[in-house]
This record gives sequence, C-alpha cells and structure tokens, in this order.
Amino acid sequence: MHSLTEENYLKTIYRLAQVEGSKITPTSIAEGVNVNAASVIDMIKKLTEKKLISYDKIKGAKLTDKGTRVALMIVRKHRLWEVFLQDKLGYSWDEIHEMAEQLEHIKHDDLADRLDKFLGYPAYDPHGDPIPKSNGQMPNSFKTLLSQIEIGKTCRVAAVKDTSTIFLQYLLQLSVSIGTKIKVIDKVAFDGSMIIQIGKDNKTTVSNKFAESLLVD
Amino acid sequence: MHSLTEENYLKTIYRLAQVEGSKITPTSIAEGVNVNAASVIDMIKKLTEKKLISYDKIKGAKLTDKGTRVALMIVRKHRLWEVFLQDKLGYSWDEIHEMAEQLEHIKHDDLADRLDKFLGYPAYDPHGDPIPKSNGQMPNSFKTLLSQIEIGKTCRVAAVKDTSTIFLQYLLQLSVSIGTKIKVIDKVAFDGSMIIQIGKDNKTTVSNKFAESLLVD
DNA sequence: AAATATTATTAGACTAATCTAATAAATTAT
DNA sequence: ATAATTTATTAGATTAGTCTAATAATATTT
Repeated sequence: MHSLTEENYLKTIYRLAQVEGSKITPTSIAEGVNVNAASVIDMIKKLTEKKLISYDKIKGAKLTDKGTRVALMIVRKHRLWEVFLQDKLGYSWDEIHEMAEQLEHIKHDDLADRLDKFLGYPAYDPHGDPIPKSNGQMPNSFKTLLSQIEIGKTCRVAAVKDTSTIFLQYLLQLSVSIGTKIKVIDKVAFDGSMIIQIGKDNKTTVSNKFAESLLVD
Repeated sequence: MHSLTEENYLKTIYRLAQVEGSKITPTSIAEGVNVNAASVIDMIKKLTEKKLISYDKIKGAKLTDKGTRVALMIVRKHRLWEVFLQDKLGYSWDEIHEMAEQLEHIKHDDLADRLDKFLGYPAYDPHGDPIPKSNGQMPNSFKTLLSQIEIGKTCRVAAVKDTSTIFLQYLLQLSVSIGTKIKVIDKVAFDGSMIIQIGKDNKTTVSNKFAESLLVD
C-alpha cells in the first residue's frame, strides 16, 4: 500500500501533468505538495523505486501506468466525496475541498464504488471536474478558459482551474457557480482583463488571472 | 490539533475506562493500541504534557476533562460513520469497523453534526453502541452481559462488547444481530457455557466467552 | 562567452512514532 | 521473606518525511 504522503505526491504529479506539454520538475512538485525541493528529490527516488513514476532530468517526472491508476483512484475518491459533501450534507463548494483532501485517502476495496452508486453515478463533481470511473475512464468534456472566449460570445461556467478558498469565495461574491452564463463584453488588450456580464447582473471587470482560472464550455 | 496517533491513544484509554474499576496501565494501553509498552510510556508523557490525561503509577492513566471531550468526539464520529456505512452504503456490520477507524479522524468543525443530521440523529450505531451527542452526552442504556441472564428469561441483543471481525462473523453465522431475541434455556455450571434459543431457531450451545461478549437488555 | 541567477542534488540534522535490549520496580508464588 | 515473575521505565537505534545549508549543474542575461 501507499502512504498518505506518497498519495499526495502522485495526485500532485497527476494534476501537473494535466497542463499540456509542461515539464514536471522537482520545483513544481515542491510547490504543489508544499514542501522543500530537497524533500521532493527523496520522494522522487522512492516513487521511482516503487515504479509509480519515472524521472529524468531532461523529461522531468511522469507517472507510470501503475502510478496513473493510483492517482486516478485518488482523484475519483476526492471528487465523489465532494459530491457527497455538497449533495448530501449541504456544504457549499468553497467548503468541501479541505475535507475531501482527507476523505480521498480512506482505504477500502469497494468504498468508492458503493459511494458512487449511492450518489447516483455522478459524472462531474461540484466544481465541474469529471469523476474518473472505477476502470479509470474519464467522462470527456470540452472546456476552454474564459480568457479564450471571443468578445460578444456567451458561455457557461463548467469548472474552476483554481480551487483555492480565496478564489472560490470571490466567485461566490460574484454569484458565479457551475452553470452560470457569462457574456464577454470586451477585453482590455493592455493586461488581458475582461468586461463580462454574469448572468443577468450588471457588467463587471475581471482580471486576466481570473479569466485564466475559469473553465467554460 | 491532535495527531492521528494521539487520537488513537485517547480513544483506547477511553475504551479501557469503560470497564468499571479497572486500572489503566501502560501494558493495557499497549495492547489496545497494538504497540510496545515502551512506546506507550513516551506517549503518556506527551499526552500528560498536553493535559489530555493524568498518569501516576498507582492510579494508572485517566483522561482529563479535555481528554474526555476529545475522545468522545472521536467515538461520536466513529459511530456516526458506522451508521452511514451500514444505512447508506449497505455494508454489513462486520465490514464497517476498519473503515470507521479511518473516517473517525476526518477533521472539520461541523462535519459530524451535518452527518448526524443527514442520518436522522441516530442514538445507536449498528453494533448497538450509543452515539455521543455533540455536547458529549450519551444516550443512556441499561445493558447486561448475556452471561448474567437467568435461565428461562428472554432478552434482546443490544450491543456487542467485542467488535473483532471473527466474532462478528460468528454472530452472522448464528443469525444474531442487534434486536435478535435470545432465550436462555440452560447454563452449564462447569464452564459457564449456555444453551440458548436464537429467535425461532433451534437451540445452540455457546461458550462463556461468547456469553461475556454479548450485551443484551 | 563570462557573469549571474536559477534549479537540482547531496549531506547532515530534526521530529514523531516506533522498536529492542537492559534495568528498575512491583507483584506473586513458594 | 526470598525467589521468581511480571510490569514499568530508560537508553539508544530506526523509519518516514521533512528541513537547512552547501554544492553542482543549467539557464539566462548582459
């Protein structure tokens, strides 16, 4: 079995790998796991030994098939528990992440599958992220960053790229949640900020950082 | 906050304290937590420092008010999660303990309360043990050991004293669960075994060890 | 290309929780 | 009450995961 710590590294590497064509360096992992880069080197050795990742200085770190399977099952559990916390216990989407971070490590052969069934086989979690199936398959989705939407077009919030509490609370303040319609009114070429209309509200200006953190379809 | 390990020691000390008038020694804790007695000595020091227990060689270990509160909240979470696993996910009572051992350590201000509400404020867990309320109060219950029941009397299974998988599976095999009616037909003075009738089944003979592990009312 | 800055890696130390082996203290049996 | 046994405690080592500080290797500027 894998320790909680190992699981967190695998999950982080999996997440970093989602960013297309990026090299996964010890430093990026260190940021993700929130430890010192020196610690990452040690863990890279351990995970390599266990054949959960491969690592070379030029290509960076990469999950093996085995490592991917483990990571996907952690992501699966995380997202299923998030659905549970929102749908069954009535938490709001900015409160659930921390708890799911703990719940994702609960081990039992078919707990995830039973939970999945109990929740009615949800395809997406409350943040709009797809929930891996027990065989590792992902429900596919076609999402783009809000920043990529052309002026005049309207889109639907599908997921958040940044799940930090501070961002989620900002979204709450703006009344933005999964499913909210957003119309792009104008873009500021200078700094990439956008003037958008949220639902039927008045127009708001949001930063480029904001527009790069929101996934829409 | 307390580490998972500290929580497990507190829970064990709480459990040992339930056995009326028994001194809680380093050795008994060591058995309960499944570690070496030397390790217990270290932890006793740590928990004493944190004012979670008091310890002296003559009186043994004892939870302080603060320690009791912490232990009760772990027991509360454990038992609530057991209800969840049985009632909502459909696990049987011999499968849930291990999972609840992990779930009881999930930390969040009001997770237990929300879960409690979601489950409909259950008073007892699937093993028949009372679930502490959020203020630490216990639903009271008047249980005796099956071994104490007189010949000819009928009683109702209320809880199990031993929650080992092997015992629970034996119960399952005998079709004994919480609520099952048991009539005491005869007792063997020699070794304390009992001849009992389980529900409407035929008579069975059970050992004294068995009769000392089952709580009835 | 040399100077500077960044990133990767090693070496050695630290903490929490554990262990074994040895010793001290207390209990039980003879 | 002495011997034998059990229990408590100390000392020192071990493991997983982390850290800091120093060094090596790359990348980026100028």
